[in-house]
Amino acid sequence: MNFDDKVPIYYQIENYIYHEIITGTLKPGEKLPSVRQLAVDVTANVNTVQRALSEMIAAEMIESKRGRGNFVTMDTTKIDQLKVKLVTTQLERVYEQLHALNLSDEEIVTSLQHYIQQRGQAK
Amino acid sequence: MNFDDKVPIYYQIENYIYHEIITGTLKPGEKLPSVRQLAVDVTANVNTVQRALSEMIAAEMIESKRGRGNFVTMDTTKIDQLKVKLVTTQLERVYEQLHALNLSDEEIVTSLQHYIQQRGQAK
Amino acid sequence: MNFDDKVPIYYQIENYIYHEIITGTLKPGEKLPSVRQLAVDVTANVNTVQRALSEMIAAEMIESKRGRGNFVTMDTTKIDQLKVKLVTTQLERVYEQLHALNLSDEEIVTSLQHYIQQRGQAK
Amino acid sequence: MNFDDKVPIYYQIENYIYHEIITGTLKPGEKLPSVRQLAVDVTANVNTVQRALSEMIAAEMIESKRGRGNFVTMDTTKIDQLKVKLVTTQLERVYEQLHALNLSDEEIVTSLQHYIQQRGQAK
DNA sequence: GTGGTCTAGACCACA
DNA sequence: GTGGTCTAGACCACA
Repeated sequence: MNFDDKVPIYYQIENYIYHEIITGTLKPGEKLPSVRQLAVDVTANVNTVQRALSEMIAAEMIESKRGRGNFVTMDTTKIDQLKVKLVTTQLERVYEQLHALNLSDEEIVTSLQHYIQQRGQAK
Repeated sequence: MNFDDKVPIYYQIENYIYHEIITGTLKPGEKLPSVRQLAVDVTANVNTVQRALSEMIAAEMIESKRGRGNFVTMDTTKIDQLKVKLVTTQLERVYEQLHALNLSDEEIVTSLQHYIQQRGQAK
Repeated sequence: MNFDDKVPIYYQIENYIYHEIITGTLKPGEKLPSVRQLAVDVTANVNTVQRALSEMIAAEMIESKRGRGNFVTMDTTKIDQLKVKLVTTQLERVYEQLHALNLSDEEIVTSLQHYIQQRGQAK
Repeated sequence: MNFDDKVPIYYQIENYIYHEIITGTLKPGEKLPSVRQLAVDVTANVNTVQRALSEMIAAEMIESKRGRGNFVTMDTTKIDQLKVKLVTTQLERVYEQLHALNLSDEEIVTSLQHYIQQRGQAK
């Protein structure tokens, strides 16, 4: 994992795991790698990983079972809601930023289309 | 100004001023408000504002004239490049994030369109 | 059994068994279920149950007979003392906590009465 | 502060500060002692204090202002709700425990009254 | 000075 | 082995 350095690492780890849950790399009910393994995977400290997990446990996206490990929630509704929330957050962000740069609604959409097109050709 | 608290404040101030330059609220060659005034405007500490300015000066978007204040660059090409850069950064960001959430190129565009539509109705 | 997760599980198991002894579910001199059975009953690990038993044996509330199992003490005085101790501990706890929240002696009693009343109606 | 050793220290610190808020030792809007000072006061590590505060911030009972300190919420409704919640939790706890020891509703109340009476005489 | 984040390392509870 | 808590110490962002 590459760290951004502008936002806290625990926050990035959180997002990283949320992505894995949403994309199904981590399935509902599946056991997460151990805290120590995750720390190695993302090259961060165990405590930092622990902090990320704590927040996800508080949000009930992950369930912790003493001595056995951490597990992805079985509640697929929760997972769906999470996806919607993450997507909306992203869209809101671009929209507001580009709008603040004086792009009209249409320009925002077309600039995105151009970006994607350009990106496709770059391959 | 509302701070996000996950990213450094000086970074947010920087973005804020860049927006003003790009949208023309601050014109090429125009004098910026004093550091003290800016600090009041964005409700941050003078030191924090100073740090944001330093970075913009290093990027040559702002020119500091001793004893007279800070001025927006006269070089409009620089400003245009900045706009392109900011827009592209934003687009890249959403694209990658949504792509990582398994949305296809088409879904990314349509979800943005839906978002804008929905937002329009909310007014 | 539902675990609280803020206090050690062995400690909760201990309390649970003490309750059974005091309420007479487990009679003086009666044989306890096997450690393995208890572990299943309270959905905990055998080691954890064993630890709870060890403390109760040390407190002489339970007697361990090699190869035959664990037995509730025959000493009914001990059991009575235990009950008094548990009750007093509980009362002490609420009293001190509510007192620390600035409730007067009267308020503590009336708030308890209200609580019980309310609970009765909830049925 | 005396630690109980059965529940996490950060949890006890949390309760301790909540008590101070409810009893008015810490007034709405008032600045808390610095994290470092609190650590000395309760003889715990800065990180442990920080963890307690994090939970209270998440619960919006405390507001953190960068570089300036932590402040008790101005929202007195929140404080009132907290008090009710803490009191109810305590009452629920004794009630259930004593009930589990086969005390009737009446016995629970009278045993509390006796306890208080006895305590008064002990002075 | 004040809070926020991170690390390394230790020790405990539980399976 | 696995998670949870705690400490000491360091460094950064902000006022």
